[in-house]
Amino acid sequence: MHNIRFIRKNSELFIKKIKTRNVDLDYKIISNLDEINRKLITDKENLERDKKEISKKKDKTLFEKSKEISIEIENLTKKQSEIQNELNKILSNLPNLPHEDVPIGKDENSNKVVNTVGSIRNFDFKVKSHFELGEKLNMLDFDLATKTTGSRFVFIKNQLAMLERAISNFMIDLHTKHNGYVEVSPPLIASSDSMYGTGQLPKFENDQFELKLDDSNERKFLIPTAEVILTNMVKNQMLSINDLPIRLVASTPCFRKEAGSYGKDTKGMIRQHQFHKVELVSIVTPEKCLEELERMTNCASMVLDKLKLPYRKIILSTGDMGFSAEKTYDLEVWLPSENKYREISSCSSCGTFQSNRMKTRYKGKSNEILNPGTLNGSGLAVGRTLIAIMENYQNSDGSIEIPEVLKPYMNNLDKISVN
RNA sequence: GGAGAGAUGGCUGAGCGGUUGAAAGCACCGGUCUUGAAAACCGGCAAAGGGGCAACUCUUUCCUGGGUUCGAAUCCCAGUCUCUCCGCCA
Repeated sequence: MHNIRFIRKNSELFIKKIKTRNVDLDYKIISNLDEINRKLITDKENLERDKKEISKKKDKTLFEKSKEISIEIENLTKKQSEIQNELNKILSNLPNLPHEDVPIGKDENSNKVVNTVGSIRNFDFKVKSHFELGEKLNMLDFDLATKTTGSRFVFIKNQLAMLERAISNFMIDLHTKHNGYVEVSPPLIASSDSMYGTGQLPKFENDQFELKLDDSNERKFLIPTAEVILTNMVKNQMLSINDLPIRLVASTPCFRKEAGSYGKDTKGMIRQHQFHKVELVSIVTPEKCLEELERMTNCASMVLDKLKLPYRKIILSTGDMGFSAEKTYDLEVWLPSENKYREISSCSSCGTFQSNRMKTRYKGKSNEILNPGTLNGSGLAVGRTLIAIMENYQNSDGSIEIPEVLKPYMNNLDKISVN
């Protein structure tokens, strides 16, 4: 959530920047609420001081007066917290401000390609989509998932299931052994304040799968990405500067409700309610954010390099970035059947936006209290990597070659073909 | 599911109705000493919010929410979480 004092002091900059995020902001409402709020706080505090003094004097003749003050304080407190809530509600629904070097634009059409890597293979036969390949192999079964669960789920079977596991293991090994991330196997369920901390709540409640655990009023959600649970590991915490940077990696299933509602990518496993993703999270000192974002994006693209999959790196425009991000790179992998690049990773710096919400702080060199920067990125989406491998490594007979680096993870299997 | 114990500053841990924002220790920061470091000694050190250009000042906060009281970390009620023992269980 944005700091109201920052907004007050930099109102022009704030208004200008928030506009680039497709937000229709009425600044007057905010400044009005802020002013009323502060007035109420001052009034309340004055009364509290009076009351305190009476209590210190222990003068019985003033006790009656003190009681009266208490009632007044109660009234003011109630009013003040109502105003505060109203203000917070507005503020907590405002997205992060974009970094200066983010292209300004309405939507994905303003995204900019940074670079393109790898060469697109020339097929001398008609390429099949991953779902055609998978169903022919009898290793992807969408109908079965519909029977047991519903639409937008899939069964992956046999060697393709092993390939999915191999992809995940390969990526985790790369990030832990080579890139300095610490592996975590986290809970897949997050509390509502964790969801608030990373920015899924309150605005994107409808995209989440909510669970009913018990009779308590506490709300729990299936994680839409491991970012939520990994980043919130430092929630409500005072870190030491010596703890930073923290780099974490986890391979988890992710659950998203929104996937079904768009009516796009209805075929195949591009957009599912449940998918595996290897997630990278970094907690760093705020001035290191952009540097860390480059590093993280390199860690993600390294996976594509090693898998020899053609891809491009793009920088998202202000209109296409996620709620909590200040700067985002997407990696898009080439999908032959669609004849275009599709998102396979998204790496974002969130600056201090999330640490503010999570109340994560650290003590700097001379004990000053600061918010750390948080970053998250997919390294990579496992399901989509599986798709990319199937399509880019397919043969004319419908078999699929195993990328060299994955063979050790596949019992040295060379090729997946019909049994 | 049954029976107990607990929740206090970055950490450990005292306090159990009135100068307690909170003893003590550790950690951290500054200094003295030292060729340098360690040790020792001296000093500093909670956060959030309001007002002020600032020095500074005020308010709140001892798990959360209610209650008692002129006054609550301290008493009462409800809730949450943690720990120990028993039962059950992957």
